[in-house]
Amino acid sequence: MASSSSPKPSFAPIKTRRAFEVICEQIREQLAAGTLKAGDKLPAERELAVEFQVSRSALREALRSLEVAGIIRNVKGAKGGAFVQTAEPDRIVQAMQDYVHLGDISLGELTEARLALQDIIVRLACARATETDLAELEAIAERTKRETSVEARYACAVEYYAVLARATKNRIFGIFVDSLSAILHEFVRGPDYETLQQSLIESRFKLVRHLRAKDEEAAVAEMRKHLERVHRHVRKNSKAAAKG
Amino acid sequence: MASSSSPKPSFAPIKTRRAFEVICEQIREQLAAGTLKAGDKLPAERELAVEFQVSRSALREALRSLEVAGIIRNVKGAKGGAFVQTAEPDRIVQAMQDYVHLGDISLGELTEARLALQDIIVRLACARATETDLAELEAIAERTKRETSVEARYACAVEYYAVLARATKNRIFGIFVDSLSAILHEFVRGPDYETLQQSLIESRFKLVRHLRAKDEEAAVAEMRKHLERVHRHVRKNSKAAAKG
DNA sequence: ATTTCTATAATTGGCGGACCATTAAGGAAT
DNA sequence: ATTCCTTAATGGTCCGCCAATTATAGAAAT
Repeated sequence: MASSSSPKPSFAPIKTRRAFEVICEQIREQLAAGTLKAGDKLPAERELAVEFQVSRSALREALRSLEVAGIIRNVKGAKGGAFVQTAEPDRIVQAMQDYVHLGDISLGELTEARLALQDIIVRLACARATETDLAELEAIAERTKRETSVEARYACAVEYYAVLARATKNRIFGIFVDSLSAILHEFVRGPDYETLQQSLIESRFKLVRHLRAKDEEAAVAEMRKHLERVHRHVRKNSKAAAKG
Repeated sequence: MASSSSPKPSFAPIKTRRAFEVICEQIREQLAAGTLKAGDKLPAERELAVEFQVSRSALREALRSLEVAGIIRNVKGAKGGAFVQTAEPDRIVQAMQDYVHLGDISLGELTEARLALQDIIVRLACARATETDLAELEAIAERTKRETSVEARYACAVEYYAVLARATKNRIFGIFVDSLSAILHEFVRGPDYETLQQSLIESRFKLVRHLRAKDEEAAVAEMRKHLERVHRHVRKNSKAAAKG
């Protein structure tokens, strides 16, 4: 930003890249290029260390990084090794959770984003949900009724949202929803949550009926009403537990 | 699933958790609890190793994991150490990129999600963008005109989207947009991209005019038209380079 | 011949120590 | 006051070792 008139020194790129970074980079490249695919097994740590001409420690840090990033899985024992993982959105969720914990995101932003997101999802699901999807949603709602613990019912709710997102046939939305669910979970507390849960179940059935009837606007309205109740509760209870 | 009648064995929690995982967990806990805040400095590696009663290697793997997760930053030298980072969405973007590279997500899903997302963003920005935001958008569009290289103009486009997302006053959308931008960047290739870029600039000015006039529907329509042109190009060029 | 047990080898997980490179701070020389 | 050198702190890397775990092959029992 400063001194855009100066002739751009651009000395900078000294940047002593660390060994493990280079290794990660190379492996990621092979991944993007398709040389490495899910299920492939990387050579043993000691072999890789020789190949990359680094110590085993450095290589281990690289593997650890990739494991934490969800790219590989390190399995111990004979026939063990580093296996390229199939894609799982868990790490994205984790990253988002970390981001929120580092304190930049407010509850209001989370709920607003969720509301907007579910709008899209409901509309898409309305257009694309198969009968299988709808039946699954109903089954989950039914199961929620039978569950006894608060936690179990909450798990059902998360699953309901996940299945709904899957009904859009677009996995991106599933990732977003999972992330927001995981983060908002931390706020779901309070004594009156149990009674709220009960009254939310009916709303889930209503939503399925609207979806089956392909009544997009009614479905969206139902979802909004539903979420606004949940968020009102969340906001109230987080205010009580607020640190600020 | 099997034998739900049996009295819940619950032997399970053997699970030899690895040393570095336990360490990461504890530090993450302190982070969520607020005991650790951005800017704080963790003790030196050697001290921490003693405190956690693990070897320095194991501790280093934990720190490395946290660094890769974007939670801390390791700085070398005297007065160096592990510093808790301020929140940055880079890691989320990285995680999403990894997820896509692992092969689960199609281009169609990406573009559809982007389209839907920009719909929301434009609507929110229309309601909330300040004159400062709008001026910044115009400045970026102006700058795009003056840039000569394809890459530089693309960088301007990314920035334009980022500022637009910021105008919603909700950082969640910024993260989503950044992620999709980074991923879609890989597909932006082809000889006719340069001419496309030129014609896109006008669209950006139009969008700002609609936003300033608070004409939500016109703004959304402009953005859709804009993105659909881009995506048509991307799809055409990725088809040529498809591996399947 | 088949099953079961056992020993072995391969492999990652973890540990401890040593040395190097980089950085900041303070003191010495100018 | 400025510059240069020394020193200490710290992360980065490397090496060697042992422990834990698991597939596999071979031995033993049926």
